[in-house]
Amino acid sequence: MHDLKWIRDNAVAFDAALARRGLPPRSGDILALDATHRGVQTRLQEMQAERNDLSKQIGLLKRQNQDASTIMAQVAHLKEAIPAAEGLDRDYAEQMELLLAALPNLPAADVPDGPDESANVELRRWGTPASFDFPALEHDVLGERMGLMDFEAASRLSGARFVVLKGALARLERALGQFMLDVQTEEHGYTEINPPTLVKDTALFGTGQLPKFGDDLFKTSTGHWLIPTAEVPLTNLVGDTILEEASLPRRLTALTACYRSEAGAAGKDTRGMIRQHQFLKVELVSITTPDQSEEEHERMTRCAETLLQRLELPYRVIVLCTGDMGFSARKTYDIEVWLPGQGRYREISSCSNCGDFQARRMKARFRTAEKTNRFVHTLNGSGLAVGRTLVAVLENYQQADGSVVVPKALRPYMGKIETLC
RNA sequence: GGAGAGGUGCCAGAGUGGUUGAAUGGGCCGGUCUCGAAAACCGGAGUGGGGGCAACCCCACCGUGGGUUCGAAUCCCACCCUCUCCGCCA
Repeated sequence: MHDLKWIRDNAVAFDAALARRGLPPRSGDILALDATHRGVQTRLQEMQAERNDLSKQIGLLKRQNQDASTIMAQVAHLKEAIPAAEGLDRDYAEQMELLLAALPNLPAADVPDGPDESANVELRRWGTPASFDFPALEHDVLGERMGLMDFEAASRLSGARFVVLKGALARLERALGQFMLDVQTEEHGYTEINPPTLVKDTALFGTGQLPKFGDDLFKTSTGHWLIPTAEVPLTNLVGDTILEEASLPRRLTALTACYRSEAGAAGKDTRGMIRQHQFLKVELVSITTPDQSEEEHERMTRCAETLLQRLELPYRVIVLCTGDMGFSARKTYDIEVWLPGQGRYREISSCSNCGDFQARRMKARFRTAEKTNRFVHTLNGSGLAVGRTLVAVLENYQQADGSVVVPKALRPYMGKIETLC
C-alpha cells in the first residue's frame, strides 16, 4: 500500500517509478481523487462540528428541563446533509483504497530497469558445475527409475502437478527440511514458527496476494485460502501491532506446505517436480526498521546461500529487473541452483525487500525512541524451496549407474542411508 | 454442529443515551524526596485524519459494518472473533 502523503509531495517521482515498472502515470488520478475526497471531508467535518456543538446545547437545556425545540430546529438541516456527506466520504475512501491497492511497490533505485527476465543482472556465482563422464539425467527420470518418485500415482490421486515420493526419497525431502530449519534457527538466529496454512483473506491482503492475484490461490469451501507461501502467516504475525524498536529485527522461519494453482503457467514445467500445486518450503521473514532493511536483505540472502554451500550445490545470485519483480517487492534477489540434467540454472529461492509496502497494508508499526510510530519494513525470502532443492540434489549427486549419493550435510538426517538407488 | 458468556486504552477492569477520549488499579515517562535507589507524593501520557508558519483548532475511533436519535461505548440488526460446557473427531 502506498503512502498517499508521499505521493502528494512526490508526484513526479511516483510516476517515474511506476514508469520503471512499465506502468502509466497515476499520480494525476490519485491526486484529483484525493483533492475531491478532502473537500468532502472538510465539509463533513464542519457539519459534524456544528452538530456536536448544538447537540451539547440541547443536552444542557434538557437537563435543566428547558425547551430545546429552537436549537433542534437549527440542527434539522444537518439530518440529511451529514449522512449524505458520510456516504460520499466512504465512497471516495474506498475508491482511493482500490486505486492504491492495485498498484505495485516502487522499485528501489539500484534495481536494474528492464521489461522482463532478460534484463535481470547476475551478481555472483558460487561453485563449479560438475562435469559428468556420462549423460546427466533429469531428476524425474532418476526418481522414477529408482521407483521412488511416482507421478502416475499422484495423478490418479490428485491430477496433474502432484507427485508421490517414496522410501529413501521421501526421507531425503524430510532430511532437507530438517537441515534447513536447523541451520536457520541454530546458526542464523531465526525463530521457528509452525503457522496455520489456511488463512483468511485479510492475511492475503496484507502481503499483497489479494486483491489482484486470487486466481493463483486455492480457496476452500469454508472461505479459507491455502497459503502460497509461509510468508503470508509469518508476515501477518506482526500485523496490527506496534513493536518496540529494540525488539527489531525479528527473524522468523517456517517449514510449511505451500499451495499454488499455477493458473498462469499452463504448459510450463509440466514434467517433473519443478512446478507443483503443493510443495514444501522453508521461508524466512525479517521485520526490521527502515535503517536496517537493506543490510538485512543482504543477510537474508546469505542465509539462504549458506544452505546451498553446505549442500555443495553450485548456484548464482541475480537481481531481478523492474519488469520481473513481484507485486510487493522493491528489490528482489533470486538464487538459482545449477541443474545438470537440464543444463541450466533454475530459481530455488527468492529474497525480497518489501520496504513498508506490506506494513502499511497490515498496519505493522514500531515505536521509536522519540515515541512516534513508524511502519516497519518487511523482508521475505525462501530459505530454499525444499522440493526444488531435492531436484537439485538428485541431479547434482547422480552417479553413472543412476543412483544418487546423499550429500554430506544431510547424512546426520538420513540414518543408515548413504545412497539412493 | 448445539447451548451459554464476552469483546472498552500497554495490561487488568468500570461505564446511568447528554462536557466520557472514556472512572479506578497496575505498568510507563517526568518531577519532589534521597548520597543513590525503593516507598510515598505531584504531574504527564492513546491512535488516525483534516486545517494552521506556529501556539493551537477541528473530526473520527470502545471487535467490524449498518441502523435508531438533535446526541450512541451505552439501544436495535447483521457479521467476525474469543472463552466455557455438550456432541463429533486426528
